[in-house]
Amino acid sequence: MYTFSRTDCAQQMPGSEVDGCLRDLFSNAAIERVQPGHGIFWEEDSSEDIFLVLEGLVRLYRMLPDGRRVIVGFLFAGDYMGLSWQEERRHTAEAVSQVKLQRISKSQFYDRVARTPLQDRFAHSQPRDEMCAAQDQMMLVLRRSADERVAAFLAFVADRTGRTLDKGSELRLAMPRIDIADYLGLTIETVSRSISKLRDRGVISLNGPSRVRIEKPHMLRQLAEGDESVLEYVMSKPIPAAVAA
Amino acid sequence: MYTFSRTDCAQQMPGSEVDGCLRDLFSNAAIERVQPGHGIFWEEDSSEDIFLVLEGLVRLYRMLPDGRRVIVGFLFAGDYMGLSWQEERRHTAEAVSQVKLQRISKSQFYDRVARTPLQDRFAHSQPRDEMCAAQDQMMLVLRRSADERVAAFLAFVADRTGRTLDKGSELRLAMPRIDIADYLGLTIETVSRSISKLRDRGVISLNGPSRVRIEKPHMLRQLAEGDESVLEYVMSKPIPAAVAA
DNA sequence: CGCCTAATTGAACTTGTTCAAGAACTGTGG
DNA sequence: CCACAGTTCTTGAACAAGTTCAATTAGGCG
Repeated sequence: MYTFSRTDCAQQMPGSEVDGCLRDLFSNAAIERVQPGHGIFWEEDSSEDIFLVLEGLVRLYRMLPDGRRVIVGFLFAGDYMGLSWQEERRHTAEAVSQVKLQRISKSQFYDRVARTPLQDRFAHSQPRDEMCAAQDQMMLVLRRSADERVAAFLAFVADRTGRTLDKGSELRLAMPRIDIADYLGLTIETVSRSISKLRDRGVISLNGPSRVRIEKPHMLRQLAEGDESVLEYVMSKPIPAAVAA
Repeated sequence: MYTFSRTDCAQQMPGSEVDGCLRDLFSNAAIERVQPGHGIFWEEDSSEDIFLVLEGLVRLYRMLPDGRRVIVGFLFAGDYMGLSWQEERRHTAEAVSQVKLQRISKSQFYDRVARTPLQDRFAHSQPRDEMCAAQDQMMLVLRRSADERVAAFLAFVADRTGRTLDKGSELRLAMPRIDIADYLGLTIETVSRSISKLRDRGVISLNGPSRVRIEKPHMLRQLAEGDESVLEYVMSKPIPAAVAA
């Protein structure tokens, strides 16, 4: 399956050696709270802080000159941001839900990281992971139908929030449809239609717009991977009579 | 203007300090020749070499499970590849035109780079540049019309081959239409139509399919940047009578 | 000059967008 | 606890952009 971008952020396996060391760097940083919709930093911001998201969801986006917005990534609890920036920010970060985070300055960060046993591993593996993730998103968005993208997005959210793709798994889509749309390069209407279709075909069930329950994990996975045969069989044409009856 | 990806490759300003030092690393490497259409390395290849393209054009691509191809980048003369890979190759590299290149092993590379004054700068700035470029391509492909993408592609080729976007500049599109299509997420027919439209509107002129002459650099630039007003004015509707007559 | 491939063009079709209602959810106050 | 208001989400219908399929034309190269 193609994973989505962790652009300019990084999720370390919780409890891993790397994660532990990184967390230590933030140990004495104050915990900040950011309300939904409020900004954390902005494009062209010159600040150089590095953040650790403790709770909530953050969206990273850029604006095109004509006002269109492109969401380049989401940050979930446990994600870092700011590790691979240049002098200027490349995007704006905003809280989607209520967010708790910690921040340290870049210089502080490098001072401290130099004293950990992870220096090399960290400095080199991090940007690579991001690179790969960004390419994966590109692949995904470039050549996939709306239905495939939405399916892959659900699988992505499951992965990032620690859910397995099993029957009965419950996901929470903490972001509104417009954010999903701007992330997938679609409109809210199309995202909505694709989700409805997945529901109508019995692949998922919904409990309100943001609570998703996986009903046919295998099919969701195949859709997410771009298996065209399944796509056509499951997604196209009106609902089969047998199912509708 | 949004620049295109230099995914997993890097162009250093010719003659710059960095470029000079990097070139030195290859000074005693043999020069290899690769014929058009032949592979240089493949996805999942375990080799760890780093390449410098001396002449010609290389395409980097990945295949989706269903057989669709996505070109993630082109390498022009002076570009490096292999600097930010993991153990496994992420894509396949093929010569588009006749290519001359040099290679050194990764271990050799790191040994040598450690003795240059650029170590830090190189290790850190390189992956960042790639990251930004990949994001830029994402932005570009995600939310732009076929005409905008093709215009941006022409600007990109001009930039990478050292041409300025001035009236009368001549570009050579060394890659076939199918490569442009797979890079932009379009079909060859759509690429062809967009190019024809640019010609019909007098923005460019063609001397055979691969020789492009810039006639209205300002308009091309505006299209490439996604200026919608120009797009509509220049690109939509049949050719204005005044021009057609 | 003539062949073979790549590029262009045309027409029907598909997919996603746009515009316009309508329904459902969330949060607040009675 | 329920009703109301504002928002978000869903759904429908017309439309537009790009794809697909099918010829046709143009280039490159022997």
